Amino acid sequence: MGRGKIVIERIDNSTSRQVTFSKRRKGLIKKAKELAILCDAQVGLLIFSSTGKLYEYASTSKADARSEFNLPEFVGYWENIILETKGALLSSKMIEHRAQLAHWWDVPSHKQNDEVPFRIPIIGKCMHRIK
Amino acid sequence: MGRGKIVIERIDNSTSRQVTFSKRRKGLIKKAKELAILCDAQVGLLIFSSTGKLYEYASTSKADARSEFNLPEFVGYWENIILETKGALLSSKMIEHRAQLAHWWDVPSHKQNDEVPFRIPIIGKCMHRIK
DNA sequence: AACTATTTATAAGA
DNA sequence: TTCTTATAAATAGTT
Repeated sequence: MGRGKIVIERIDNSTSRQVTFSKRRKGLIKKAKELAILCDAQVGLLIFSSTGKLYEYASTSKADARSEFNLPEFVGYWENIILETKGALLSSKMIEHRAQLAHWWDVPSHKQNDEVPFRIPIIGKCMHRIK
Repeated sequence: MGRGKIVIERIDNSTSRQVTFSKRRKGLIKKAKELAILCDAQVGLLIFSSTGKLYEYASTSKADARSEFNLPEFVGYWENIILETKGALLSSKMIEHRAQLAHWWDVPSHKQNDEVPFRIPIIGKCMHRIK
């Protein structure tokens, strides 16, 4: 979809790779949102850049089906599973390890609880801390 | 991208919604794969249809950086977090509850451990079991 | 960061 | 439902 056709393989040039990442990440998240809305689906998307930055999207949960079906027990159970799944998707071990990772590089303490974006330390940057 | 322009809002007609879901789900997964390959990113994608069927994609983990950086401890730690994140994404509470849910409708026992696709019971189908 | 020539995705129709 | 095709949308290469 551009001036030329491309082959799907790792882009060697670091600058082009970053530009393409930025463009396509935006496009992918847009399409995830569209699918969720158009088709009443639930979509969760996690993208880690090669430098370890996390981008994510999760559609909101669907309308409460409780009143329509009058099945409080089962529907409640079903909804909880959806919510727990979404929770697992959003939080994941990444967030769980935030505090632990923060100590490897300098994250201002007031930023350690921000959820998005979450930057994993670039390996090279951490080398001197391990030596 | 078609014969006419559309507005992004829930498609009312059930048949068109299903057709669109099928087309766009395929397109979204294709683009997720392309992003992962082109940009050396890690991508996880979970899609639940409105009928509760799960589709998923997760890029494979990147090449082992251990030898390149010679940082066994830190890289090992970092990789484990990636793996745990991916595990959380792939398995999630959905899979965890598979056996428990299976008892609400008829899942042949030899199919209860299949990972994909995983079908959540349609609420209507389960009503008589609760009564 | 914008632009635009092309490719790609897909809405509607068969 | 599967295939076709006109058109909208995404984006590769350029400025």
